[in-house]
Amino acid sequence: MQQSIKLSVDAVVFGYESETISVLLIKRKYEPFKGKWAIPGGFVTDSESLEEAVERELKEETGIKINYLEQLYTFGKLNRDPRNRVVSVAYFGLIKPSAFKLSASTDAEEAQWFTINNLPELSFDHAEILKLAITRLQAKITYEPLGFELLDTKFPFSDLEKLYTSVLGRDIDRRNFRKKMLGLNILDELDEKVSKGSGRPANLFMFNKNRYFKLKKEGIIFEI
Amino acid sequence: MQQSIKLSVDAVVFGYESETISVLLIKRKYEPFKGKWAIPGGFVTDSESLEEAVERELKEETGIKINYLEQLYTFGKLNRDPRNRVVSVAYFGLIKPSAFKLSASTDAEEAQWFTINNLPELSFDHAEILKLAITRLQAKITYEPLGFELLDTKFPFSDLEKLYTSVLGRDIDRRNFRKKMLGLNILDELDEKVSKGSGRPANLFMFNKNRYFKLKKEGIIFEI
DNA sequence: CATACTATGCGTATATTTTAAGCTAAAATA
DNA sequence: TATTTTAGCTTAAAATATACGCATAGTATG
Repeated sequence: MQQSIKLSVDAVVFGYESETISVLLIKRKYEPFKGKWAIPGGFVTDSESLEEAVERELKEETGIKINYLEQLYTFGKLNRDPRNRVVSVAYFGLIKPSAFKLSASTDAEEAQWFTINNLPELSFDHAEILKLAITRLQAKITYEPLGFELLDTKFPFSDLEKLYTSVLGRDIDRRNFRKKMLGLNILDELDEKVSKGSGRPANLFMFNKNRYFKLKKEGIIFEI
Repeated sequence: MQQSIKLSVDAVVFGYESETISVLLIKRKYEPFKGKWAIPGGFVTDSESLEEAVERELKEETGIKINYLEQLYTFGKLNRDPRNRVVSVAYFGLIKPSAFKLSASTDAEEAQWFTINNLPELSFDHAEILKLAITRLQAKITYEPLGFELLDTKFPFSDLEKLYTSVLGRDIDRRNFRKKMLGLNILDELDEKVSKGSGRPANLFMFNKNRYFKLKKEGIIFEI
């Protein structure tokens, strides 16, 4: 059999900062779509798994090392890529932007965070991929406490609340949300407080990693 | 770039008959795993989309034409296939076995339904793929009324109930289940009855296609 | 320094949904 | 006449979701 399909991976990486969700994009250094923005990614080599490929590409093009990564969808339409037939396995990742400094290299001229309400025009079918990823993010956050991957280690409860209102795009009742979240028993309250601006200083929380992952493994379990 | 990865598609097709869920498998005609059972599938040609490839392979190897098909997961480990590096996009399908006659050809020596509690040894990593598909089926049926794809056009309510107990592997309260299902307003009660064995003859139902797909589109749904 | 303001933290009441199960009766077969 | 399956009504307890009141502990302001 003669098959000349090329296989690539792409990664939609979301981060949360300044009360909005952002996506990590790169500016393409080469044709096609040279100078245009795109989701980080690239071809899979013969000797690496798909996951290894995504991680490598992310590292190369943006300098980032991710720890939450899951498969999103495989895109295989005929003319996705103007050069050849390219099938791409898209991944979905989450990180804390504050923990990394972006540094573009290899195929990327530049790497940058874009808030999801202010996106540039994208290369290939990357707009479609991103759209699917956003849908997944919104669906996921209603039944899994993704905060662990997106917030700082220590955070006031209001940060978690803001993350949810931001991702879901609607208000949630602060008191009931708090009740429900604390009821999951995956947050540890610390003996530290932060005060930003006026108002009563907030207690800091941390996710309890063990209980968090145990809950996830059991296949969660809450509805916001 | 030199890349020699081959791309294939595989389809896990479930059917429901005689009160159990079955999977459609083929007996491989050629090496590797000649004579062993496998999930239907094969290589994607340069000029077809992934969906077209799955449909073609299913048609060739089993004679079946499917109308419910969705992407399951892409498997990309290094040594899935003893010959070369092969990455496979797995699909998940549902059909009514009664509506088709199996007829193997091309790469398949034989096509056959296996109940999921009585599976043969499988080729490649197909056991893993199947396991994931079963998990998906069980998860899906609790929030989507898959009955439409699996049952005959007209069916007694007890068939729907048995489908659920069979897939979920546990009893469900008949009265509450009926209440919930009928409450979804996607079933049309017919003026026909069937009597099988003893007991009061059951009224027949049909899924109301319009309301069924409308409900699905709205992304509803329900919890069993 | 008193007072206003603001975000936080806790509690309570009510509404809705889910789960469980009792009961009756109809329509068939054994 | 007994048994079985379907059909449907009904109630009660338990769990969840929703709405909202109010005290608290800080900062900001006159």
